[in-house]
Amino acid sequence: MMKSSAEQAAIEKRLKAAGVRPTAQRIALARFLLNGADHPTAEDVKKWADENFPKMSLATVYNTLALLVRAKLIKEVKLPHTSRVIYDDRVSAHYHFLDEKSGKIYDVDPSEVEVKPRLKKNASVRGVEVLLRGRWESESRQIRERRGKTHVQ
Amino acid sequence: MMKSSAEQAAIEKRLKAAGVRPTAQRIALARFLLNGADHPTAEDVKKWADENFPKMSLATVYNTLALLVRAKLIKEVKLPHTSRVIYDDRVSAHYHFLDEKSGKIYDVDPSEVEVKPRLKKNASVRGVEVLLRGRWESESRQIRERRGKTHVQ
DNA sequence: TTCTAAATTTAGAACTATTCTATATATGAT
DNA sequence: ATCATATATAGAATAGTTCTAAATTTAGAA
Ligand SMILES: [Mn+2]
Ligand SMILES: [Mn+2]
Ligand SMILES: [Zn+2]
Ligand SMILES: [Zn+2]
Repeated sequence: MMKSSAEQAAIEKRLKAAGVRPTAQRIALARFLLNGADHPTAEDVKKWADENFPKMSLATVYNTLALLVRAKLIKEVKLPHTSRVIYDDRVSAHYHFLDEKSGKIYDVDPSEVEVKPRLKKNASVRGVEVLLRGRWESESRQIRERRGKTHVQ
Repeated sequence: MMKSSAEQAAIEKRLKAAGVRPTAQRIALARFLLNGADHPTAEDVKKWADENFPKMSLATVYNTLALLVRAKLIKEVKLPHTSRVIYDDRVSAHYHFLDEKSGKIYDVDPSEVEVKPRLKKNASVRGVEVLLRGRWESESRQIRERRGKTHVQ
């Protein structure tokens, strides 16, 4: 586990390198977003701030998210199952998996899904977005059995 | 071209078959949505109604869209480039192509894009959504030339 | 034909997520 | 310390959609 102050220094360096002035609020949010948060919404980020950096305004949360997106330290992701934007510290192109039971989003490396457009139309494809839906964790044998038949003592 | 009254009768039949009572408003909207509209937003539908069925309320537009979705005569589609829902008269699974120049959405048959998930994780994939982005119409030679070099008389 | 109960339509209020505006505060170079 | 600029803040405004309560329309029943 990285020491908190060392982690803070590393975040400050990343912010500066990206041309973002490292204010107290930005450092706090960047620490959350870049180490630990997992596809949070703006509301998730505000909730974290309320618990860990009291008095931060919602405007600062949105301002900082937009700033970090512009600086390419995080990415905005819009998925069809919710109207909330989620923020992603993985900034390279990748796909997502939505676990329909838990609502959780998992990252999927592009190498894990072969996508080959063979369009009839002679169009130029400049990008592909893929969302997989299903169950991320396979159900355990126990749970499957419990669902499949009435339990007899 | 189908005669208007025959078309109306066909729409009424489809509504009844789907368990939807064919009121005047619903027939009008279904005609637009099922014959002619191309991935309209609720706003597009309201605009059409204002021109073709005056006095229809926005609530009726939304109520009817929700009803037709429940009846599986249309599908809701949420794409990442806009916060507006679009409505699709193609109800079977398919993909979409966003022309980034025009903003227009085109349907892509699943057979036109090979998608093979090979996840490391042992997850069960129950559905796949694909959005392709790019230029649907290839640029013409003329336009490419005009962009590529200064035009000399 | 009324009558009636249920379904539908309507106008506008409410709501959610986000962006904007105006003011206050903090920063850091001189 | 002063000043100019950047940042943070509270709350208003906005966009898209859903909800609420009242009015209208409808399909049968009488
Ligand atoms: Mn991370
Ligand atoms: Mn059509
Ligand atoms: Zn991701
Ligand atoms: Zn479509």
